[in-house]
Amino acid sequence: MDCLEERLPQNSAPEAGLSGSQSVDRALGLLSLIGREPADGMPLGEIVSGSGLNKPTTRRLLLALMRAGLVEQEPQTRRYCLGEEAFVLGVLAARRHGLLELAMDGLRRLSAETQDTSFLTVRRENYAICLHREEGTYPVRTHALQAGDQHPLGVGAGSLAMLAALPDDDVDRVIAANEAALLARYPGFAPEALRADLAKTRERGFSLNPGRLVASSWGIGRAFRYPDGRVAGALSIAAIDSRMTPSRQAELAVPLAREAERMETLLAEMFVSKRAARPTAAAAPRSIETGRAAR
Amino acid sequence: MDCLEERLPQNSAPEAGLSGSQSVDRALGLLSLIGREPADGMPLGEIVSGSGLNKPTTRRLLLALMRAGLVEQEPQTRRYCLGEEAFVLGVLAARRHGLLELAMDGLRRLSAETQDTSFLTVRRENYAICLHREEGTYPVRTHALQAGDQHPLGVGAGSLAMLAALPDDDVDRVIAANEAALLARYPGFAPEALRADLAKTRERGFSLNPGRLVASSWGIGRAFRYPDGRVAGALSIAAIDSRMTPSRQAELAVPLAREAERMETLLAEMFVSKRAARPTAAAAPRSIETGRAAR
DNA sequence: GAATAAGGTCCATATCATGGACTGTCTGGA
DNA sequence: TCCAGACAGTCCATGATATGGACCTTATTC
Repeated sequence: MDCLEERLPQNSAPEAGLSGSQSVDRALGLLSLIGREPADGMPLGEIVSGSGLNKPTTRRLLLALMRAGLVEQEPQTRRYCLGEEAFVLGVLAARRHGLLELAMDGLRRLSAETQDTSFLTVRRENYAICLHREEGTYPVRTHALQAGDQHPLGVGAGSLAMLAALPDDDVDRVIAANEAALLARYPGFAPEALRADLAKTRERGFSLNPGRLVASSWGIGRAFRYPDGRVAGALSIAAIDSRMTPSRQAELAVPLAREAERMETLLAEMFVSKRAARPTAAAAPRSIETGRAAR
Repeated sequence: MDCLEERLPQNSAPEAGLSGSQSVDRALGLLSLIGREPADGMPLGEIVSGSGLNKPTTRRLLLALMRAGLVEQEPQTRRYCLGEEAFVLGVLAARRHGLLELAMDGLRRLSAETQDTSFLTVRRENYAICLHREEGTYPVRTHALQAGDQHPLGVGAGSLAMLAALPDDDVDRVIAANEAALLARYPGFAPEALRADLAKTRERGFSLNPGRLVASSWGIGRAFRYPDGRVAGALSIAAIDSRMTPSRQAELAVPLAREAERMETLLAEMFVSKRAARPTAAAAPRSIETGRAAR
């Protein structure tokens, strides 16, 4: 159930199947699949059914991933999980994609000012991934969202903020893609409910999750964009319901908007410096047009 | 020059070649190769020569990696670099392999106490990778080492500390594997020089790099281990030569040793909690014996 | 503006990945 | 103690899939 193709880039090429490296695509699909269970790893059976591949193939690909250190198998449980090499690669990639680093200051300020826990979330296809959770000091804290957790776009405050920031046809596509998962695993997040929340989010300027995922665990969120307009991620704040009265929501929305705008400024600066850093900037403004499908 | 097989796990299977997923191995090799240039990325030609593959194959595998988001191609320069997905995977993997997170407090303390810049380095086969650089406050700082930088084991303070912490036969193997690279690209780090430094490191209890990589940029380092004895990484401190007199070296060695020991304590705690967290601990003490070669 | 070099692609070939069928191992019920 | 079921892991004949020599295209150099 819940086949790979359901969430991954539509088996990479919607039609025109010929990718030229089936096994690599499959292996990388497994990597992403295993990433969905960052805490405990996955048993082989689940990977097999989750990927739609058969056992020998899955196992063979897993062995290749393990040889590279990207995946490890816990000897006790025989579960497969992300390996140390994945972690190291991430640190290397952070040199260019340092969203987390850019956001850390802002999250710290948010949590310090509000005493509540704040989050950085990014979009990954039709899902949202929580990249960081910055603890607040208030003694009653919700633990509904941990770093590494993933939910369909629209489920949760930051996630909903990102969905609302997308153009309408993207919204439709995302909701359609997630429909099965929403109905099956997210009671209270039926497509129509999501659309209602989304409308309110756009109207209000920030998203609100009134304890839909975990009772009493409320949150508000706000998305931010890359200079080119693409949604880059979202910041959000979570607290128990008693600390999320309408008036406090409005209060919290102010620093949240401030930090989201700051993120956009920082991203804009980063883009500028990237362009500037490369002195070969003169020619070649025409699009590169590699084989990658619509993105 | 400097073929993939030179640094990667000996093409995975030293002899007995049949891996069962050649193309996946190759693709993941490329990923690791691209990771060596985390700042600017690599042009296709360099990837081709660096991997030992031919152009069409390389390109096809790169396309697969790009489809998965692990690699991106900068449109301006056409260079290939690690993609956003690699960054996200790293964050996910950090849930289990949170060495950086464990070390951050210690690094901050070191830099605060000493005013100098401190580093976390880990081993990756025959190389050392700098995972984090924590700036000190002293106005004259060396920038010889950045997060993401990689050098052969033994080159640099943290790197040398890790090499010295390995058993002798591993040391021999590592030095032999790096010999060509050392002679070609690291003047002052000839194998014999490395062995002399190593002996002094073991004697002294910490490593010293007396400006061998960049003149006037000195550093001291100390390795720390996992509970099972494997080397986990190294902490190090760098400063200009005038702040690295023998007496100050001895001074700095104290907090450095303290933090390295604290890392070992933290790692031990992590291991315990991991074991405890999994209630299926009863049976199966026998080694799992997958196909992976000697590690 | 011709020459060089680097990036990118095509397509017939045989190598390499595939998956049905099998074995080994653990769990729990009688 | 033994057997049934579930799950992990492996084998190997087959043909679908990755391979790489040859070729094309785009930037840069003189």
